[in-house]
Amino acid sequence: MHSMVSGEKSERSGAPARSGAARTRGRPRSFDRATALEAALLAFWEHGYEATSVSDLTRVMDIGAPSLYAAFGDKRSLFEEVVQEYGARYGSFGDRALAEEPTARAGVERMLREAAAEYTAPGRPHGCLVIHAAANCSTAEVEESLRERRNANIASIERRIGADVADGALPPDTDAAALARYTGAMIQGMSQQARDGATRAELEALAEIALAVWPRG
Amino acid sequence: MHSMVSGEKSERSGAPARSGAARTRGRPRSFDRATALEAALLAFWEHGYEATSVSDLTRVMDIGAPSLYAAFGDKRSLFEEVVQEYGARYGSFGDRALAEEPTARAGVERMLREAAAEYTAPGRPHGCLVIHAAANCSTAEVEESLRERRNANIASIERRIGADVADGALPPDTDAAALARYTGAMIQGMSQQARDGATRAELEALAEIALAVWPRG
DNA sequence: CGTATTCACTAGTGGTCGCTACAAAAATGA
DNA sequence: TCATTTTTGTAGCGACCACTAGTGAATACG
Repeated sequence: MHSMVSGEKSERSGAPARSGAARTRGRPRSFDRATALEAALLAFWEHGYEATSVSDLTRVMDIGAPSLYAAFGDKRSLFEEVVQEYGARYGSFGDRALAEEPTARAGVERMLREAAAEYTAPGRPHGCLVIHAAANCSTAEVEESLRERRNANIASIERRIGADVADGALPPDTDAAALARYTGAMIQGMSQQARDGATRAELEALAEIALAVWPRG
Repeated sequence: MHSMVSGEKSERSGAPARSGAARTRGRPRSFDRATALEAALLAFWEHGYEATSVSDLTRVMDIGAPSLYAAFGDKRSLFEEVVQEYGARYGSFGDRALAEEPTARAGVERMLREAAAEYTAPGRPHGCLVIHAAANCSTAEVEESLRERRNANIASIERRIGADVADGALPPDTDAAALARYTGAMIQGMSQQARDGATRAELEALAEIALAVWPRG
């Protein structure tokens, strides 16, 4: 769905991409695309979509503007690719927790505990890019795109809870939608807290309290 | 603390400001300052500090740029005054709940219920200005100013809880700081949810769940 | 070698940003 | 009436925004 975006050359079949070896015609790219993308990711993560200017991006990615546009398309395409990359590299702990733990309750517990660690991890921006990077964004499509991701996350929590209700692991009168929204709001609140200076230990204490609402322990 | 800001003439003692009557020398102002401030408040509330341009402001306030600068100082001063006004007109329900209810638990319960209503009230932006309007803000002072307000709110929740612990209304082993941070995160999550489309009923259901963590009912 | 192809760099484009100089307009005080 | 004071609208300031035309450099192909 996201491959073949403007500016990215098609990787021809055969001839696997050797890192240092040149494969295509023309002058080879002088920078590592993945490294530049990671730098853009950190910038967008820390400052958000609008507050990160193309000039900021070319500085942290250490490339010229024409190189940026040739390799990633315009600012919005670059941001979309950054969001994709963020989801794969940093934002997947929640889905993994829900998928790998035996119950919804255990999945949410792990999700909240890992959020406390992830959102305060040293050496990178605090909080969640998906929650913050398109806040107050005048480009409506960008704001809407992250909003959909957030709501999709809550929907997947709700499905996981619903599955436990269906097979009896949770009481039949459980309000899966409300419990999922509660959990999502908790995650979002934790991300905001992390941005506002809360430590990992403080977020863990908060998560501990949040888990007390679940039926059964 | 915020009076006598640049651009605002000092109200001389005596001669109370009659609304229509002119009192000072010079050409009288052709717009109502409070009305213009309210328009700016709504714009900042909806779009945030950076995404609301001075051009946007002059349009919704229905005044020219020089009038804006003469009456309110620069964009940052106007925003600070808007935040002050927001706190007085829309953001005071939490403090009131904590002050007027007999226990911390009752105060927080009322705070969360009222947040569900306030953050989804029809005819005005959803969510909380203090939580969202300076997200991803490249003017560090503005971002920091709202951050301090958020953390001050949590601190006042903590003090209210601590008071109940001190006089025995809550168990002595209650972690007031964690419970306050939990409550603050809940409020912030609810505000984000309101921005993402949650209804008042959905937020009330969420608040109901959040209240289940409190010792005693 | 020459040619085709792709990239990098310089130097901009038009547009919007926050903000203001300037002079006409509208009030008061003498 | 005339001078003073303050607000108003026009018009535009320099700075930054996202973005790109155009030229030369660096590679592969033939």
